Order: sequence, then C-alpha cells, then structure tokens
Amino acid sequence: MSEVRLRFPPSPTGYLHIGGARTAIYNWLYARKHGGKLILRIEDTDVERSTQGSIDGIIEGLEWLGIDWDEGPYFQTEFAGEHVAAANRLIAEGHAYKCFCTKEELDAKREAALAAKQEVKYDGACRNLTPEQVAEKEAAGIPAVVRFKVPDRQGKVGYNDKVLGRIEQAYSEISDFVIVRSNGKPLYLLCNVVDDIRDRISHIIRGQDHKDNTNRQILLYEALGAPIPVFAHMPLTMDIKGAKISKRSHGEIVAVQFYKKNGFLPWALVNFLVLLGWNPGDDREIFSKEELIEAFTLERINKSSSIFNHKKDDPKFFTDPKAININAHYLRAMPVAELAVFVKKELVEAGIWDDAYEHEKKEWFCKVLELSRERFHTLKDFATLGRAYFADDFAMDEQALNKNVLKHPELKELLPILADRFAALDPFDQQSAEQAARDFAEENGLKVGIPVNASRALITGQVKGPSMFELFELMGQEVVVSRLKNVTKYF
RNA sequence: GUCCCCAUCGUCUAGCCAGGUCCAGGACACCGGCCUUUCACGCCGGCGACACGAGUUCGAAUCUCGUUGGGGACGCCA
Repeated sequence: MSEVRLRFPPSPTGYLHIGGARTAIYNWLYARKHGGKLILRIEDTDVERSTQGSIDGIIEGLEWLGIDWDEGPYFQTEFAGEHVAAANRLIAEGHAYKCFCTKEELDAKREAALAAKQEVKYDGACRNLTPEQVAEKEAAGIPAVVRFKVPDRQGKVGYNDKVLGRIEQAYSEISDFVIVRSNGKPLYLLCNVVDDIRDRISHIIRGQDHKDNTNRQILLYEALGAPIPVFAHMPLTMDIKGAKISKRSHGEIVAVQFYKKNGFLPWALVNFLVLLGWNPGDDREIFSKEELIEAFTLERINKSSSIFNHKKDDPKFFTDPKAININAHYLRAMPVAELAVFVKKELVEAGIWDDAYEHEKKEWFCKVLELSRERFHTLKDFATLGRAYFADDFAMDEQALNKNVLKHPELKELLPILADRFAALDPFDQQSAEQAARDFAEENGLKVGIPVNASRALITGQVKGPSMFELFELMGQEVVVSRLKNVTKYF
C-alpha cells in the first residue's frame, strides 16, 4: 500500500478565506486520520498576482487554526524547470503541439461564440500543422503557446469521485487546452499535475469548482504515464444569495483573519467549518481534535453546496449564528486555564492586563472567567462587556443606568447607605453581602432586585451579568463600596 | 450556447446506496414557559422541510424519467 499523501495548494493572491481553510481542514483531517502526510505548496505561478503578504497571511492563518503540515511550504515557481521539461516531453511524444493563434484572435472567437450562444471551444486551427509549417512560423518569430492534444477518441474520460461518484466527460467535449504560455511559462493545469506527481500525492481533496479540470488533468496523468490519484470534490460554500463566496465580493467576513480579530477560538472556527459540508452520521456537532480525526471520512462529505449564513448588517449576529454559537460553546466548556491564555491576549491588547492575574491573583482571575464566560460569545467580550472586572474606567451601559438606577431616585440616598453597610462587614463575603443586601431592601421596603440590579449597573456597568451576590465577594469590599458611592455622580 | 454537478425545516443537516420502523430526526436561529436579583446557561414546549410532475411498486423522502430551480466549468487565472 502506497503512502497517503495530500496537499493544500493555495495561490497566494489574497488572504486565507474560509473556503480555502475548509479545504485545508479536510485535507489535513484525512492525512491525520490515515497517518499520511500533508504538503503545503504555494502555487505562485501567476507572478502578476502573487504577493509575499498573501503568502504570510495564508501561513499565519493555517498556523492559527492549528492546521499543521509535514512538508513545505514548497513554491511552485521553484519547479519551473520540471514543468517546462514535462511540456517538452509532451510535445516530443506527440501529446502536445505548438499553437500560433494570437490571443486577440482567440479572445475574439470566444466572445463571438459566447455572444452568438454557440459552443465555446478552441477550433484546433494549429492541431495538425506539419513540422515544416511549425518551423516556418517559428522562423518568422511568431510566438506560440503549447496546447495539449486531447486524444481523438470515442467515448469518455472519467474517474470515480469519492464524493460525487462516477464523473465522465466525452473526449469530444474537451478542447485542446493551453499548458504553456507564449512567454514560455507553464500554466496551472500542467504545473499542478507535474507537482502532484513529483510530490507523490495520493489523494486530492478540492472544491467542486475544479471538477471540470479533473478530466483534463487525468489526460495529463495518462500522457505523462503517472498513476492517477484518488479525487474527492467537496461542495462549495455559497453566500446567502447562493453565490460563491469570494474575497472580492465579501471582503473581511470570509477571511480567517477576521475571526481571529473578532474573538474566535481557532478550534471553534475549525469545528464550524468542518460541519459546512460534512457530518459524522450521528448527532454530534462538537468535536475535540482527536474525535474529529477519528470521525472524518471522505464518504460522508455532502454533494450539495452549503450556505454561509451571514446577513450583512445583522445587528445581533456579526457572522453565521451557528459559528457564534459554537464559539460560545467552547468559551463555556473549555478548561479555564486554557481560556485564560486567550483572554490574556485580549486584556493585554486592551491595556488592562495585570501580571498578578498569573500569580497572586490567579485564582481570582480564573473565578472571574468562570462566572463571566457563561454569557459571553467571543473573546472580545471579556475586554468590552467584562471590562469592569479588570478596570475602573469601564463604560456605563445606558439601559442599565436608566432602568436600574435613574428610574429609582431614592437610590441616590440609599445606595451610599448600603455602601456603608458593606464597608462595615467583616468578613465581607458572599453570605454576609447577600444578607446585608436583603436586610437593607426589607428595611427600606424595596424588592431585593432594586438595590441588587442597581449594584450591578454601578459595579459592572452592565444590565446583565453573573449573580450579584457572588460578584460582591469577587469584586471585593473596597471596589464594591467605592463604585456604589459613585451613584451620586449619575443623578 | 455546450458540458458537468446538485436539490429535505430560514440556515447546517440525519434519513436515500440495501423502498415500509419517517403524517420525516437533530442542531442553530426564532417564539412561549420554567428557573431567577438581571441576563445568560440549563430544562420543557412550539413554529418549521421531502422543489414539481409522471412512472415502477401493495408501499417512494428513498428507485427511474422528465420539468423547474441552483451551482460550477468552458482563460496565454489558480
């Protein structure tokens, strides 16, 4: 049994987007499951559009997601010599020929065909040039591309796709495609195959947008005398209107980087993306890395495309609700110690990190995370909604202020009294604070919720949050007393 | 225009290959209730789909054909 080898071959013409990431994830899962190798190959043959920034972004994105590879990154341009050699070999062996038609002629023909709703296909003008004719045109300095000579055979080329089943196409439907530009640079179809042969790729998992390329590439494998790998064409991810998602038309929201910037846990994104077009066949939706590798199979990849459920300008969901839900799930379920690492980054970035959170205040810090994460959805929430836990300069939520403080004018006088009661408590803990608050409410003929919710507003700046009695103890006597006394500033 | 692929709740999907156990199951979202100092979590309940039409069959979400719809490709991009 030959080695299981897969590759992720992004073209570095933009950031890593979620569609590309999903392709990488599927390849990675298959490689890991079968003890195979994952090769990262940067397909930078389009020099015009390839950028170093894009290469860096793709690598950073993969690393952030936790998708590791075993070989590479290789750069396609480094193997240009092999690509040219392969093309020459194909010409020598009669599998390819030089074509002297100009780009302008061909573009015009194609557009005319499209406009007239005719079949769009290369007409084979140079397919049967005699050696003399070729020599003559070359002598005249006419530039030429190299075209693959599609076998003049009856019947169909085909392959057994692991996702779609048998895919076939008549030879007559495939026109002689270009494999080398007139400037001598080989094209994707050829480079890709030559590289896959050299890298001994056994399984190709890619998007269905490559489906029609596959038959042409199979012809190339045959002509080059190489074994044909296993193909699996995964469904595409569409936007809410059913159009293919792309960097160009959707911008940041489809960039992996966006999720990093907006408080996603990398594994939560992986978990969400893998479910877009694949399922384990049972009701599980949350997977550890090990569980996912174990559960993943090519056979359970769906045939039909899925929709990335993002509504522009949705006030409640900044991205697909299910993605947010999965992220929130991990936020709540992961070990606090692991979460702490992520939250630290957020607090450092917000300028409210205290090194004591890793030392003498570590227990306190973990307790805050434990309580607050219950209602947070992203890592950003710790530094925004949860800012009051870590800093005095937190914003006061308008609704909290109006509804829980200003609506009850008597609180202006009463809260400072409650503050004094709290100040006198010894010890000051959850039980004593709760008792004091309840007694105070009763004495003043208030429902306990009134002073408690007002306290939440003044102490956390929020209209919602964890149990206030737990928070009194957690925030500490000093902070509680001083923030309660601030009440007068708001009237 | 030609070729290829796809089609179950708003979204992600199970079921389809091996037709009956499916008046179609789960998750997210949404709505209601419980819990409660708030919100959330949690729990309980609700809303909600087999694109359409023929055929095969005792029986079709499942098989066949057609229609419609959607997508992909047809490049000296990858």
